Amino acid sequence: MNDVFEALAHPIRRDILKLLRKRAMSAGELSEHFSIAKATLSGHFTVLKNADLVSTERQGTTIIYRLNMSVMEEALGAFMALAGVKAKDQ
Amino acid sequence: MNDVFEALAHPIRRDILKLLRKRAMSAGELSEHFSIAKATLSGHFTVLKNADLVSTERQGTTIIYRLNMSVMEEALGAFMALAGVKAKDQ
DNA sequence: ACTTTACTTCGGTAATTGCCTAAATAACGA
DNA sequence: TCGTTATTTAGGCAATTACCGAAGTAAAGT
Repeated sequence: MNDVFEALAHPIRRDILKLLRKRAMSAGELSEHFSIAKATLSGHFTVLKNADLVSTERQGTTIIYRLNMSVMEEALGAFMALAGVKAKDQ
Repeated sequence: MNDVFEALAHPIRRDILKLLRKRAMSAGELSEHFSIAKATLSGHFTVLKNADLVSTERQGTTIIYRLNMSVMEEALGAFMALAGVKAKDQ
């Protein structure tokens, strides 16, 4: 869970998650939304992947990133516990 | 809001918040729960204060730290927005 | 005025982060 | 097999973070 909170600490990584919330996207497609080097962005992908917030699937030469909603919800639950708010379900 | 997410990125700072959720505490009282130097802990307090997650009140020589629930709830709302979950209220 | 208590700020160090460019890898099409 | 496209890994640098002990500050008691 610590990895998740660390992953959320960078605005670019939060923006990536926000984009993936709508639909899965390739690394290149995601990169169009940011003005940093692709290598740097790739590093952010790695952080998100290590936190298990996203998963990948290769399609030919492109790699599709997909939001891992279950982990996102787990993290939300952890945050709600931290805030002392009772979870709606489970 | 970025300051909030950054503040939440460190496990000790999350533990501090968890302790303050029960009741307000002095810096010294909080320090009993951690095995790091008070100077280091004081640095963590500063991070939490800058994120407006806690507020302080001096009582003689001691300084009382208090959880700022409204900011905590705002952060929770931001997180829910990120996860694409609809907020219960507001 | 001096000491004690509680806490923070300062100064330093080691480790990590975020960024870049360049090089490597992987899959595909000619 | 060679070149192209998509993406990651490697190498390097500057800035930041997390930590410590020591010094500084602030309030209170003596």
